[in-house]
Amino acid sequence: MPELPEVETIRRDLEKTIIHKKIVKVKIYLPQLIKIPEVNQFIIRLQGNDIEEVRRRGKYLLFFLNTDDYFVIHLGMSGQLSYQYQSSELPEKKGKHDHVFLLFEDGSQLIYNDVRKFGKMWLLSKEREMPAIELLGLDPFGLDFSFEKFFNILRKSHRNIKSLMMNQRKIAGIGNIYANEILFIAGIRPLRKASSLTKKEAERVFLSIKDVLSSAIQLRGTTMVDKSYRDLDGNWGKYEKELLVYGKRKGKCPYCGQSLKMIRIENRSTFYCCACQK
DNA sequence: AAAGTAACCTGCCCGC
DNA sequence: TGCGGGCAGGTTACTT
Repeated sequence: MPELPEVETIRRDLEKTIIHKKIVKVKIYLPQLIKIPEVNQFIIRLQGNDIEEVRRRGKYLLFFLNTDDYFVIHLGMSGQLSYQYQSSELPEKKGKHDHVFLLFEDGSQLIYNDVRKFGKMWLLSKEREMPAIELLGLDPFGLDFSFEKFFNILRKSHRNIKSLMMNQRKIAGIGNIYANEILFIAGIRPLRKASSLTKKEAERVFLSIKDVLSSAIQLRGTTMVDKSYRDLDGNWGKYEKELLVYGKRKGKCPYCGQSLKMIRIENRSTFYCCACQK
């Protein structure tokens, strides 16, 4: 589910709520979620420590502790974090898909909920970068995300532009919804070979990436009708109203009125207008 | 070696 | 009303 704008929205909210709070208790009901280290070690190294900083890399959230450790969450397709301000001592009111509870000193708690269980968590020493994160490509909001670098990535690629944009090793954070929207606004067909884009076309894609992602962050992400994405307070993102093509089966192009095409690229639904996208 | 497919999961929607 | 198939915002491992 969550792509860069949703993860960034959650990160910003976490920054306002859990920073400098001491974790007094950790409860894990789904051990398979924890990839590194063993569940018991994971709990022991979290309990009694403060979260000092929350960062984002691509779709990963990184929580830096006051110790030598940091922990990492990837929300997968359906992972959600929610923050409960007032709560009882023990997090015993467990919903069906609540898998992890972090109880803070002030009685508030952070709950990880995940219907499909594709999410993952790690706890690592700060000296060690997580392999999956090390392999990530440029972050669209990183200082090093320049047009020159972007254009070079396109030129070296042998793949279509949509697959390239969704390849986390090239550009980190773009998923299926935003890839569709970005290409529509840039006027580029998703199946165009990335290396075939002219400099002007690449510039349009580059600018659309920044535009679409920052507008989506502004509106706190996209919650589709299935309502699976929520922010820390349980509220929906409001970018769905802005979507121009994604999810619009039998829809019309908002620019020219022609029927939108729906194809599959790497088994993901892909929407575009064959008149407006070249 | 790139590209396709299956796997990991649950829930919802649709057609029969 | 029920059942089967397809689909969902992601990633990885395995197969062609």
